Amino acid sequence: MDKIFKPKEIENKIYKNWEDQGLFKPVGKGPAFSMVIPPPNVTGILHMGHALNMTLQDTVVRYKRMQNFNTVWIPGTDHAGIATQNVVEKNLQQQNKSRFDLGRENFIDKVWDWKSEYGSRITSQIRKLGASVDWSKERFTMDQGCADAVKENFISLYNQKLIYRGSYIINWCTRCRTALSDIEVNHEDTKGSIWEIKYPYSDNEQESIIIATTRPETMFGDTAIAVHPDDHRYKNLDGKTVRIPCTNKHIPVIYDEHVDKDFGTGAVKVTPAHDINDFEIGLRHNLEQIKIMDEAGVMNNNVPEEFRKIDRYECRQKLIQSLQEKNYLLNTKDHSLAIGHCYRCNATIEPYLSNQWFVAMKKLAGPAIEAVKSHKITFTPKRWEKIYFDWMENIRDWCISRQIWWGHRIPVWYCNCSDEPVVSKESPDQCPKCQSSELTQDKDVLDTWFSSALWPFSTLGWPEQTKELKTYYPTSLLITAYDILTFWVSRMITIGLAQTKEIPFTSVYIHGLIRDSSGKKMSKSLGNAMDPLELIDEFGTDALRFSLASLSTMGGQDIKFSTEKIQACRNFANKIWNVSRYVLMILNEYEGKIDLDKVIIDDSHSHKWITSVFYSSLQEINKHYKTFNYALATELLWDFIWNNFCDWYIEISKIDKENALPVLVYLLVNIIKIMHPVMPFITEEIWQILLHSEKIDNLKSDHLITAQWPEEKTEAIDKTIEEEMNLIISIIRETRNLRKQVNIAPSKEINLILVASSKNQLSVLKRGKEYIYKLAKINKLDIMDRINEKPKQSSSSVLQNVQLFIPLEGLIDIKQEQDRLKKQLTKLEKELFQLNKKLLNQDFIKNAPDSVIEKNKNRQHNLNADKSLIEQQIRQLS
RNA sequence: GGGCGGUUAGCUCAGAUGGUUAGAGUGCUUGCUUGACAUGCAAGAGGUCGUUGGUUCGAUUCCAAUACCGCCCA
Repeated sequence: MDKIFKPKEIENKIYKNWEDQGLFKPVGKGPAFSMVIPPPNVTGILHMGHALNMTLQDTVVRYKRMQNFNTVWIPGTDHAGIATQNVVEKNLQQQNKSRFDLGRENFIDKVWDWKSEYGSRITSQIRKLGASVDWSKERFTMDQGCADAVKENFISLYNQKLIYRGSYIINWCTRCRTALSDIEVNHEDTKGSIWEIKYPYSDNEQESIIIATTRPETMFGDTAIAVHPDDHRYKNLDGKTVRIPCTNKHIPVIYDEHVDKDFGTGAVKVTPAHDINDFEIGLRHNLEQIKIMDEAGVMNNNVPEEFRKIDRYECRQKLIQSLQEKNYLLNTKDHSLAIGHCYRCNATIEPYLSNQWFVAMKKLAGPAIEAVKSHKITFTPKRWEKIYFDWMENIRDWCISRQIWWGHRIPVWYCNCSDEPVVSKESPDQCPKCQSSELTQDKDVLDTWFSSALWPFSTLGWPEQTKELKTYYPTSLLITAYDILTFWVSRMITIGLAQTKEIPFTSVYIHGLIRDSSGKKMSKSLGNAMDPLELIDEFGTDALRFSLASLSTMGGQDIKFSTEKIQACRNFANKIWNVSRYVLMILNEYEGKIDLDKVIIDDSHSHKWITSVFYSSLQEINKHYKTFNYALATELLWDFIWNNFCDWYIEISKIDKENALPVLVYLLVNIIKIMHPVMPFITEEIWQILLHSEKIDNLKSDHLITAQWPEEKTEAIDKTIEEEMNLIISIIRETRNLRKQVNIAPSKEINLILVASSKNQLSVLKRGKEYIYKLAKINKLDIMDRINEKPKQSSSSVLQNVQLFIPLEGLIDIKQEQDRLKKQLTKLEKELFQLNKKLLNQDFIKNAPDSVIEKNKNRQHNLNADKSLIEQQIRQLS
């Protein structure tokens, strides 16, 4: 074994072996445990978010697999409609071509080419993370099975009248040229203006009504001016009309209660085809809907000639100038407003009137809310339930049609004979009404999330009632980041319940996002993105995984990541490597064999102690895994392995290696077992080395990945022994501290006198004698329960009522010793003062639980004893 | 405007159904080739737990208000 652990040399080999041996397939005989991965974009690349998400999932999956669950974790990728189409379009652009030059079919072929070229990139990157997904079950949201599921879902919802087509205001991205659902729009507060514009009365051009607007360029689509019925400024305008400035068009003034009296002048223009609120006013008042721009945001023929064929923002500038020149513009005020941007390309969104397909979410939301309310589905952390309820209770219909080409084409055909669409899984030969064969399919494709919503069951074969579906559905757990709670989680629950009549998963764990070390979101444009593959290359996958897991705290906060963190974890991996190397070295010198089934933890204090700490830790680790508390689980692993096993037990074991060896091996085996879920590679590598050592019997599994998780052993936990050992450790520490204070070289052996305060303490110290000799570098150690003649010149201290003396004739600086002891005394007195006060308080004695009172009394007693011993020592010095 | 989260050691963060000597990693100081590990070992310094009130025998922990930071929704 190398002195330094070199992850690069083993990771690929080990992963390939696991995969080749079929070890990611369900092998456990116990109850089912199933998960699906949140499918990444098929042509995307791995980022830190994936690394975190996959680490957390894989840790659970490996943990469950080692506990003999019938474990399956299904991988796959998402076709990511708009994103993928954008990438391919950009690529075409470099050849000065657009998708329209190619035509629909050729373009889609190009995207498939792109997918086959880059589709395996992300999956090979997932392999680098060590994810133990069952690749034999890998799915893609556009493969045959998923496509069937999508059609089935669409048709079934359509037949239940839960999918409908209608002309509504939707969010339109003029760059992607498609509709977007509400959550695909990011709102950004932006500084804009309010323009106050005069609309002259038709019957009296000298007078006008002044409206306030943030979007003057839409005025050519105005079909009314609206005021609040209670607004005293605008009484008696019934039946009046006004003229739209710069045109000869006249529009009525209407009263509507939804007008905000306090906005601007209290009078607003109504543009039903270009604003969501105006659209609704328009419906209430039967107003005409006039579109004034095309799909690219360019002004169309419904505007005066001079404003045609220019972009809407250019039109705005031009119009304002014109209004000003013609004296229609009264005022311009600064105003900040939220402007929508496309979540994919960040272009400004237009509210736009168009024919789209919708899912009637309100009708579906009920059971989805109920499933979480009744805790059939649990969210961790719980606070996300609130966000979920808020979203679901105010749900709006989901616009699912997208005017792009890459995706699941809507399974709907139209015939000239009627407006009624023909909805069908297969392409129909003829119109069921007029038998015409002239049918045209709907041009649009479905929102990508429409297929992702089916992921937990489409991957298991739905709508077929497969064996997999029966065994693994509902899935056990979903792990995802909070940013797709509404996009994905809520829709899986809604559609899952609608289609399978069952919840898609019983538990959802929601984690945070990875940010850079200063808390900024990682992004390519900011240049602060970290590449997980580079980190793996430099530090190893195990270190990356451990660092991400240890940063995943209960609250699911966002994680500030930095290389210092992963470096510490790399060091930890190296520590595990080296302690294994050490144990193996001792093992190789050993003549016999270690049978793991026959390791007996003998009465030796250290053996009992370290075993007890191991099983205490195991208990806690199990508890934390159950509650998804990765940070605490990894902290315990670190603490046990490094601070207890390596720093203390290994050092103690050097006193009597022969006797300690079985315990060393036994614990090493268990350590790499409990480390495996978080650090799968290094632990499997060590397992393989142990397996081939031929000095160990009964490892029982050819691979650690499928080895058995250690059973909890409460009978091995002995809190008394743990306390006794802690006393000895404290004595050793204090001795080292004293040595350092008086500048004794670490290599120099010293004499030490320990005076116990009780018979019991005496025997504890005597049992730990060898450890103190060895670890505190003692030449002569005297342990007694009373001392008649104290060494005249010595460095001394008191610890848990034990007195320590290091005789150092001629080497003591009396003043310095006194100062140190006095400082210790002051600290004691301070604490004692508080304690005394507390124990004299009758209310405390009356109200506090007995255990607390007793604890405080004990402490008081011990501190008093320490105090008088220190006072004695100070007196002896003078 | 509505909602959520955060504020604890220089930095990054844990933590407790209210009673602990408030922890870890990292950084810092000092000293070390100790039969694995300098990606290491040993010792140490470092905190009035954002502010103000309230509840309580007791609050860093619960409640309220407030300030600042971040996110989501409209």
